[in-house]
Amino acid sequence: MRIGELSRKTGVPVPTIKYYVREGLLPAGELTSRNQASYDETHERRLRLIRALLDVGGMKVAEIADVLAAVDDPERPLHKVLGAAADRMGGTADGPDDAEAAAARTTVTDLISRRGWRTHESNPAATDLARALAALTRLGHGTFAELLDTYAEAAEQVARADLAYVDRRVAVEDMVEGVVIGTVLGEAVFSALRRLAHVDASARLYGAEGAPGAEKS
Amino acid sequence: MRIGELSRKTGVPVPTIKYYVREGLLPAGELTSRNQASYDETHERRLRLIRALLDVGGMKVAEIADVLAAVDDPERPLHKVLGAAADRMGGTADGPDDAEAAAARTTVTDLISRRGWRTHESNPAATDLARALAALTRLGHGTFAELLDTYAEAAEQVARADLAYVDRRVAVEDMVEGVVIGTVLGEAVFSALRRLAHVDASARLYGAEGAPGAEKS
DNA sequence: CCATGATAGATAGTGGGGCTATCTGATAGC
DNA sequence: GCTATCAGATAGCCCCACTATCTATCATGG
Repeated sequence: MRIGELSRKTGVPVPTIKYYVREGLLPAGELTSRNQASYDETHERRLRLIRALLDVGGMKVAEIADVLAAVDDPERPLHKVLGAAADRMGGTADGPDDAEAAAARTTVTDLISRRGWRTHESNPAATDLARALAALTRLGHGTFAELLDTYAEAAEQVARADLAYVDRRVAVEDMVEGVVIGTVLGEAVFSALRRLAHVDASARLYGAEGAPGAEKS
Repeated sequence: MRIGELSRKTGVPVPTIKYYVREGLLPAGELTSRNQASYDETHERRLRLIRALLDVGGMKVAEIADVLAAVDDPERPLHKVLGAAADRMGGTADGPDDAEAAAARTTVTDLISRRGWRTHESNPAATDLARALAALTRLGHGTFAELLDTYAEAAEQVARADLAYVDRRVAVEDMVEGVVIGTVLGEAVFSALRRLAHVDASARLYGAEGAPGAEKS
């Protein structure tokens, strides 16, 4: 198909498609002449993936380029893809390197060993976690750390389900992409579920229809 | 204290503090003369909250302004604050209104009634969830929906812990802010934990050889 | 009492990100 | 031939989170 049809099928404007090609998110169409190229279903699928990662996953174009480069790498070390997909969170800001930060790192190390997780504190996710905990402490919510084990248990539950899902995918080439989709879109799914569950829990705890608080006034 | 000291204590540049005041994130200092204003600990605390919401929570300045306006509202309907804090996810993009979108909305409605959640599908989170599920389906991962109940269970677990935490806060004025902090930073915490758990689950499933290198990069 | 430096407030500019518009040839397909 | 479309390249646009600059006004120490 030509670029116009690709655009119509996916709802992505032609100039935007060209932009994605320039940025390395989408392979160029196969040139059939100096000014004609043909695109196939792989382009269509890739384009949909890009939009999902952008719109639902909230990823940046440059991050998507990294992840897709990893996906397309024939060597495809699964953990590198996962890393590229996950590292997107890592705020570039390093924050202050104070007492709270040190305490938070210790908390993370303790958690990892307590749960017997086969990961290391050098994992970017561990850094992100420590940063979040440090921020919490600086805001006077250091006791939030008491919830860590509950959170960790829920995270394990979700991670087990994710991995089981990916594992049951037949084709390996689908698996790599499935990891990316599961990691990124799964986060959006869980985030929405958490917000829904908040409303429900709030309704149960405070009785009223999703409207607790305000009892004060 | 004067603005310079506030800046030094929080690490936020003076022009940035002025910018936050302009944008309504931070109340102006109390003028002691035409060109002097004094700031106190509430400003310091608010400034730290802003930076946490920005850097760790990934919120936009305008979103933070909405949330903080709700926090400062004496009427403080807690659910409105929560709404302001949660609605930040809702992509402005509405996406195609096709068969996948309709099916996804049905899936969400079913899930809500199946779990007996006291919320309504008009909740923005429900819309976000439907959008994520529709994107998954369009990517050929409609079966991901099989994980929904596992995800929902984990979300309930987390939500119960969150609410219990907030409820045990003594002062009500801290409670409202606590909800915001818990909702936004809690998401960052869970996200990091999920990524750590992914690495662990991956190591367990594929053996120490396949994935543990994931910590490297 | 004056010099120095910080400050309030206002306006303009900056750099990154994600497109979008326009232009130049060169085809495709009728 | 004639018109619509296309590849490729360049330039521009809008949003966002700051950041720089400028003026007038004080605070303070010598």
